[in-house]
Amino acid sequence: MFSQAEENYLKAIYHLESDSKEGISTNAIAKSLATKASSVSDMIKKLSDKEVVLYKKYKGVTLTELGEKTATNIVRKHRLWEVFLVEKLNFSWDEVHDVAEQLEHIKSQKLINQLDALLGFPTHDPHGDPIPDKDGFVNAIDKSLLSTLNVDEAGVCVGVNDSSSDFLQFLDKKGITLGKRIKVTEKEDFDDSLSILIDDKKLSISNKIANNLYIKKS
Amino acid sequence: MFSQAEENYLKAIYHLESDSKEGISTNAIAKSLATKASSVSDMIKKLSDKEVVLYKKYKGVTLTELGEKTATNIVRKHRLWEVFLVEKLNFSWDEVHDVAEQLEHIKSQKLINQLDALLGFPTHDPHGDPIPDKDGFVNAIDKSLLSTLNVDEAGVCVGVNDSSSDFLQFLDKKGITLGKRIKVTEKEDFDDSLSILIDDKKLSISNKIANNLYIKKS
DNA sequence: AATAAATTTTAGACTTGTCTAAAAAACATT
DNA sequence: AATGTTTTTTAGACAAGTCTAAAATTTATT
Ligand SMILES: [Mn+2]
Ligand SMILES: [Mn+2]
Ligand SMILES: [Mn+2]
Ligand SMILES: [Mn+2]
Repeated sequence: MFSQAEENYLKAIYHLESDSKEGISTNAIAKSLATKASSVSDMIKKLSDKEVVLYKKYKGVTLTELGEKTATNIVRKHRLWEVFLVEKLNFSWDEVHDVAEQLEHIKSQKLINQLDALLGFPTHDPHGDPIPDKDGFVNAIDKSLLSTLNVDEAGVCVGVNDSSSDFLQFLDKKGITLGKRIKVTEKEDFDDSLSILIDDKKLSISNKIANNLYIKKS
Repeated sequence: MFSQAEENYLKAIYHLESDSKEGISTNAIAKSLATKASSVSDMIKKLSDKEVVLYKKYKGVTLTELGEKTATNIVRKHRLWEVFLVEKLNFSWDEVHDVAEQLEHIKSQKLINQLDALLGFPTHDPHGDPIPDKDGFVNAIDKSLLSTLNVDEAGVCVGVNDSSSDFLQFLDKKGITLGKRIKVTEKEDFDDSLSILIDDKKLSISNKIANNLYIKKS
């Protein structure tokens, strides 16, 4: 059994591993958990003793198989709860994160499996992220950042790279939601901003936005 | 904001106050939380500093208005989650307690109000205990322990005094569930055991059982 | 290769919540 | 009222998790 703090570290390492390939640095973990590098060093030793991470001093950490399984399960819980909040309790996609951050630590296998069933075994959370199944299998779909599309390419909006309230509310305001079809009509070399077509309306999109929106090309 | 430990103490004191009238003793709290009297003494000081309990050394403790409001809200959350687990996730009444014990500490006002709505604003939890409303109002119904009924008196089973798995499973086995009509047909002076009629079947009930079943006379 | 800069680890301290053992106070009994 | 018993509080210790400051190590730059 892992403490809430330990679970949060495992989850952070899991997410960092998914976009880096190398051993995860103490500093990267500290940044992602808004804590200090010294605290991370301490915790890493405990996690290493518990055999959920591999650790060599100064060399960063990687999850063991057990660590990855544990982290995947926390992510599964987080995302299922997010679906629950949106589908059953009328939360909007920008309100769910902090609550799911708490709910993901509730310990009950039956609870999470029944919740999964209640929700109809969803495959993706409200932000388009895949929900690992009971056995930890993740069905990642093939998606591209909007910023990588060329002029005249198009696709469906399937996810966000940044789940902050600010960004999500901005998308709401612009009418950009998951499932919407987006076509790139112009690309500005100067600042990498885009002109896109959505709902037959023309929108101007900064590079920062385009770097945080996932599109499934079609 | 209160820590999980603080919330558990407040809830324990709240429940102890509901059947005692006097200041709650350190020992009583220790027993109900399965901890040591010295730990309770320590925590009581912290709660007193936070003005949720009134405390005079050696004289026991009582909740302040703020303490009672806080405790009531935790109880509300606990019981709403229990209803959720039974109604939406197919838990049985003897499985919900430990999970609700965790869920009651999740912090989100919106979550609990929306959950209340999803469940149709239930007034009682799966064990027959009343659910405080948003403003902390508790609608206690008038109920009596089965052991206090006289021969030939009857009523409907509306609650349990002991929510342990063992007791609830025993009731299931005997076919005793909330809503069932029970009539006392005999009372044994020797051991205070009862003969009751339920679903037109005759059952023998020990005093210990009769002391943990609530009946609404009718 | 030597030095400077950045990263990581260690040392020591603090908070929360718990425990055991001992002291103090309250309660019971003669 | 004095004595013994029970309850409650205090004192001191410990584990988890965090922090700051300093030391060790690695990485970058001349
Ligand atoms: Mn978390
Ligand atoms: Mn999400
Ligand atoms: Mn609890
Ligand atoms: Mn209950």
